[in-house]
Amino acid sequence: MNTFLAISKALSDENRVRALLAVAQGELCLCQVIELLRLSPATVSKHMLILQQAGLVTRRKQGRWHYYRLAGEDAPAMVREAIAWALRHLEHEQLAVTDAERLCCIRQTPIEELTGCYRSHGTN
Amino acid sequence: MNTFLAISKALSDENRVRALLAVAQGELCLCQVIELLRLSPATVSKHMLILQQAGLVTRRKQGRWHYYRLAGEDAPAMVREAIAWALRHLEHEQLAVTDAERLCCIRQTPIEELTGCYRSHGTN
DNA sequence: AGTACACTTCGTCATTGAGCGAATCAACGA
DNA sequence: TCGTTGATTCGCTCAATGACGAAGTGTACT
Repeated sequence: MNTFLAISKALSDENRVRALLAVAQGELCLCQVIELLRLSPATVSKHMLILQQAGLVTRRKQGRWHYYRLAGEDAPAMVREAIAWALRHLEHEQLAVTDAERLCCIRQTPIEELTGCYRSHGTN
Repeated sequence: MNTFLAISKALSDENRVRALLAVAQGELCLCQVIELLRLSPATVSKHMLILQQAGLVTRRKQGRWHYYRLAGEDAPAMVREAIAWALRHLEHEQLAVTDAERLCCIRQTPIEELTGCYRSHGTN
């Protein structure tokens, strides 16, 4: 039951769902998610932790960067089905589509140009 | 997205999930759910409203009683899949099993004996 | 009409959760 | 070893949520 509730809670916040959909497109480091959601690093870090504790995403550290990716086929059925459910019904949503477009740009931007989010938080 | 979030939020509270599982066993009137959860009528009423607004249950009024039942096959796919997901992974949970047992007793109890919950709230 | 009853709504309180800035941690480079 | 930098944790504020009792709504029965 606790696992179930953790998954439901994780999926009950719009920004977390956006992050999940983003990560579903491929591995992302935190600063890329920050750039996508335009929230503070502290907030995004917290959101990713909640997704992680629900088992929906996994984290990989590489040097200074923390990469997040969608939980894979080795995840429990409950998790895989929740992800499938979310993707199936949300990936064509307006917000998800525009996020996906922005993600393409973000992915093409050299990471060094994204890191400005830690100083001015205005991501321009 | 809003529908999705409404469903996720509805499923992110333990008492609401218990109510959903209970209603999945068959139609129940509010006082039966109150008896099951042992919460105040006001609280249970609110929970059922949230489940209803998420589309997970429907309500039928018959005289003084309000009967709740699980959303049927005519519900949107997103709703049906969420219900299926919850049932599949929770119906064998310890809490769900003991609730199901208690539900059998509650169903066999004449409704008049349940209605005491509106006065003393102690459900003995 | 009037009472009893099933339920909902209102007002309140305590807890949880999202958000931020500041401080801290951890890894790389000079 | 020191500064830089990506990310996390801490401390705080504010809004949302769950819980309750009390008051209100609507339906039956007499």
